[in-house]
Amino acid sequence: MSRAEQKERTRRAIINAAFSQLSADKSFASLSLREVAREAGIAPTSFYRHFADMDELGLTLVDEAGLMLRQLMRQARQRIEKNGSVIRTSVETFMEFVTGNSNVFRLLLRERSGTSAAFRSAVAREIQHFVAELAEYLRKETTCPDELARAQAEAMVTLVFHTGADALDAPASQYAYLTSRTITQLRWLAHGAASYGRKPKEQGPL
Amino acid sequence: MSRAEQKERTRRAIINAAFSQLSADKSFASLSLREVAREAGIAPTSFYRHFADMDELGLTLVDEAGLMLRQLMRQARQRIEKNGSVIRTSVETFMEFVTGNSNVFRLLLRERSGTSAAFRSAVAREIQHFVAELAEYLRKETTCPDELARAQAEAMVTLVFHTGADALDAPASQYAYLTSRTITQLRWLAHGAASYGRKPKEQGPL
DNA sequence: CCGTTTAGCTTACAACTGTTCGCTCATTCT
DNA sequence: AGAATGAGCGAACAGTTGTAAGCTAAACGG
Repeated sequence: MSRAEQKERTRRAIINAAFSQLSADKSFASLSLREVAREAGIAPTSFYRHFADMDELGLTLVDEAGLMLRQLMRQARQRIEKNGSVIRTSVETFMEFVTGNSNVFRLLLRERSGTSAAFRSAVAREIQHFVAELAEYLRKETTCPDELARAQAEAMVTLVFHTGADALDAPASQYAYLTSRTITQLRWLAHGAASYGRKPKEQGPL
Repeated sequence: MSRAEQKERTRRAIINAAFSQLSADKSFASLSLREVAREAGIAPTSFYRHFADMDELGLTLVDEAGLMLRQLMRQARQRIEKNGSVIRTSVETFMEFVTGNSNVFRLLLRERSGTSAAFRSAVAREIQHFVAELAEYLRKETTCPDELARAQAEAMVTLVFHTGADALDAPASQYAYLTSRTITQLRWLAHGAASYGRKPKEQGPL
């Protein structure tokens, strides 16, 4: 086996070990270099042949997680073309991602407000992809001015993302409810932005 | 000094030490019993005279943070009565809380998706107070049916809460923008729910 | 084919961590 | 006054952590 090939192989072993140790009760911050190395089948010190420190590993994990998110978006687009309902399809696709890759989603969720500024901005960047893409769609499909399209997209992504977080702790029987509730909330946003967007002045008690 | 009084005093010293060590780069999980004890001015072993372990301390901190949140709600209500605009006043009050007690807010934000199920549900409970109170207000002020009022309140709290999270990493110059954007988003929700709530069927590409 | 490169190893160290045990001594209770 | 309680302490233990130094051996480049 080629040398570079073997190196890449144990690099992947490290990454996979790290992902597999993430769970509901174990965040990236609570991983230890030694434990990861153990599961990857290498000596602790060999870790340094691949990453300068745990932070570098963490940023790699965030990048990979972001990659999965983008694949998800592509998949959602395909389903939308067949299905028609943008909101319903998007929310359902996202919920499937959350429940099917809960550890990956947890990584993004936690590091978004974690203790490393580098991690936080890396996650924020990945989420911005979502927002930008959705905002562009809204600009095309509606008559929304640019700035409002972005604000609307931000709100939608925030709602979907954090309903996903709720789903992590909810029993599976709640998924359907959470999904349909989120769909309703996004429709409210879309509807409100469409009819209210051009007169954002205060009126009434709200 | 009375014995009970002295005990309460060092208990507070522990709690204060813990709060003061929380920061952008230090989460509760990364606090150490010994460091907290050091700052509180007691021996590490004396910690156990007040808390069974760090988790018990953590739950206490979450409770105190929840208390501050409720005081905040009370304060917001008073300001609303004078000011009139519910949404604007609520958002502004909350943003003041976030920027003025950022470590307290960070605790709630992080433990909401942290590694301890007990912490997660403790934080979730505190947030539910917000939601329940807002939902009741919506039921009174609007013609919304109960279930929709709750969904609307959940969406609003989620948006405000996580815009607060964004504010933590944003420069102070962005606060005004974040505040007004959130106000707009909440108005969209209110408006959309009011006019769209009674016919939640799919229509159009959204 | 021989010298260089390098992934991976073993050993070792210093710095923490949480927690147990037994003691002191001021406050409290009887 | 005398006994009991309990907050606080120091020493010690067993476990973990990250990381440095130096070696081996296999793949590589000339």
